[in-house]
Amino acid sequence: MISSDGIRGYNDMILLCLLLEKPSYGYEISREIKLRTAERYIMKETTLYSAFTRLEKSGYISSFYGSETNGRRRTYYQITEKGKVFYQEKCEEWHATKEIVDKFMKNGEESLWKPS
Amino acid sequence: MISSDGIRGYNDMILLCLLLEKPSYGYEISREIKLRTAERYIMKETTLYSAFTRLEKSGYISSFYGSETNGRRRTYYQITEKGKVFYQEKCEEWHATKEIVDKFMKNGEESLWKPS
DNA sequence: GTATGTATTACGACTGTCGTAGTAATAAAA
DNA sequence: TTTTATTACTACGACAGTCGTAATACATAC
Repeated sequence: MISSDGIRGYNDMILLCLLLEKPSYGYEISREIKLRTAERYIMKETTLYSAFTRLEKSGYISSFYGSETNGRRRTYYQITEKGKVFYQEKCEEWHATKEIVDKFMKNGEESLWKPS
Repeated sequence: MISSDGIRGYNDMILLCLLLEKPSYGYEISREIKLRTAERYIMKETTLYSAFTRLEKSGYISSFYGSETNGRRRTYYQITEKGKVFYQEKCEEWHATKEIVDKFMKNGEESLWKPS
């Protein structure tokens, strides 16, 4: 289980990535992250929902209510065009971050596949 | 230039990595990071010095005063045994973080060198 | 004596995460 | 039919790390 301190700053990217596949809602996204990371990363609910609010305020996602109901009413979110651009930027930033942090890792595997 | 929001959580690792090579002080570390990342990452002075304070409080580094004086007096820091262990842990965490975040990157290069 | 480079400290603001708790709706079990 | 479990979300306050801005302090060169 990874502390979110390390992932902090990429939670947005994770959410947008999943919304890129299909519109979804908090609870499902939460389960999906758990699943895809084999429980190695669990995004806290408060973190997740506050990220949704923030992303919507910024215009990266938009919301609508779902009609299915196996419990409480769902708020679905879908990624906007602006959100797609933001996601791409975040991906590039992530790529750059990896290169930088790898420079400060001894016994680093970056030395094995150093591209240049 | 990378925003520290992405690196946040690994600033400690960066500092410890450099201190692993030799004892050093804020100003030098700052220049060294700039240099090694070709100015792509610049750790803000306030961030850096407050990280030093925090790391010392946690027992990961210890400080002493330098005698050389080409300006204001320097506070040198050196990594402790506890700090070395912490650095290793951070490296492992970084490794895990990369694997996780990569799963949420489309057009991801992780698909090129996926180890397993 | 003032500007420049070296080196550190102070302080308050902001943002994202987290713990804890509560609300709300449905279905299944007792 | 009350309880319990699962689904789904919200509220609130605390905390940590980063950042902007500014000040301080010492030394050297102009």
